[in-house]
Amino acid sequence: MAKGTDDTIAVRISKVLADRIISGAIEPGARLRQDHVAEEFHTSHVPVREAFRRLEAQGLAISEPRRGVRVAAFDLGEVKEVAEMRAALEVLALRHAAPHLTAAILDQAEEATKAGDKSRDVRSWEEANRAFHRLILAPCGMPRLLATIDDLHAASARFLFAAWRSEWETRTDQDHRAILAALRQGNAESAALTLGRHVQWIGRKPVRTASGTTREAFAIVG
Amino acid sequence: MAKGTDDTIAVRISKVLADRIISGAIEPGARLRQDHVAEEFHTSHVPVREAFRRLEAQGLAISEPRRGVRVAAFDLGEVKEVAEMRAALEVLALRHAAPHLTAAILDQAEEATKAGDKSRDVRSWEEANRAFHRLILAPCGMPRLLATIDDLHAASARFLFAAWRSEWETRTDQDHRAILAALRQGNAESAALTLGRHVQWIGRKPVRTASGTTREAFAIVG
DNA sequence: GGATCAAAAATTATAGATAATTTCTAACTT
DNA sequence: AAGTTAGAAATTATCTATAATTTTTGATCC
Repeated sequence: MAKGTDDTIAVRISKVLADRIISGAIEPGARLRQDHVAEEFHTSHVPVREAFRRLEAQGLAISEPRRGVRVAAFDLGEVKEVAEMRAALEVLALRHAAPHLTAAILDQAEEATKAGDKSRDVRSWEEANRAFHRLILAPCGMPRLLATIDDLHAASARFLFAAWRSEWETRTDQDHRAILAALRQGNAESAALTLGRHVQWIGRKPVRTASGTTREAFAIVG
Repeated sequence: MAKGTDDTIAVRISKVLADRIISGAIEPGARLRQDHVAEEFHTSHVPVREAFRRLEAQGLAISEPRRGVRVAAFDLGEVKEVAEMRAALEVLALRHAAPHLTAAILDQAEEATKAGDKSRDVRSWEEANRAFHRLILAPCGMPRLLATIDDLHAASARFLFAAWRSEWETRTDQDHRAILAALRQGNAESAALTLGRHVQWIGRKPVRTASGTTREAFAIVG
């Protein structure tokens, strides 16, 4: 995970905080207090404020004027929303990327899929999954589109980690293989349709809460 | 244009600067110098920096560490990219909004279309156009999607103003009327398809440059 | 005992000042 | 004359301090 040592302090802080929010280390709704963060990173609060603005732009935090910043909460509605946005935009990206996909790239994507199958924890599975999507979409050559998709991926990962916190079962990703097969045959349209369905598939499973009751947890698992 | 008097200073600054960038008052590639902006708004540079981060998130400015912030440049490729993203996302939004559209909303949208036809300058046409799109999309109830579409609209407006700077001819918007007619008949799918085409239609016209030569200018005119 | 209000503490937002980096200018060398 | 390099000016990034706002706490009143 590149630390980006030449980045500005604000960027470094925002990356660390983003990672914590995504992984669930900081709970949804929790307040982010600028002086505390500043103290932890041994800086003043000015770069911290800029880091907050960055998180806000990614949709990971929300700030109310004069009332501080909190980690963005989320419900089933937002999970669905992000899934549908990803589906729409990733399909668009894949349609543009398809003509530029080489055999080498597809091989790398297959490696990523295998790595996902082998992974024993959510975190490494998510990493492999994101690598797969990035590999097949990057050649579209549309930077703004890719940046937006990246932010949506971060949101997806958040939901995933929140749902699958402790327990995790390996699952082999049939969709990824179907997408790669279609792309290898030059059938971009079929690949795009499968990708759209794939991203919109929302996993749900019962989760035991602290109070002993069970509730349903949701996550985008594509 | 709501000034948002209860906003934070940073937000106020970012709104004014965004307006200038969109309208073309500040040229693409121009540097934004924080001390100058701070002086103009009679504040220190801390809120200015936060305003810059906000503009960056909207894609209106780009900042290089230790090298300051510049107004984002754009080329035909980016115009196309924004158009395609808008098409994909607005179609998605309309599909969700359609079941919640009332006759009253559609009437308001028709008013906006008429206002666009009557407008004598680009600026008021753009305002009417954005009102139309917002009216028919807002009922989708997907805040993140709507926020992203808003940012893309700002980018579209930028291209529009850059191309049509001085000259402008009124054009009656047949697409808007077709979309409204389909929605009134309950034919959401047809409306969505028309909207998708509508947004992707990129206007182009020859523009005389300062040096006397002519070049092609491009803009999203939906 | 619960609600209300006021003072105190904590926190956010802005201002002014300092250090570090980059860009600009211009002289100097080849 | 063109390119290079050193110094100066401008600009960015950060820190410390101050003002304004909100949340919390505690005491008072009903």
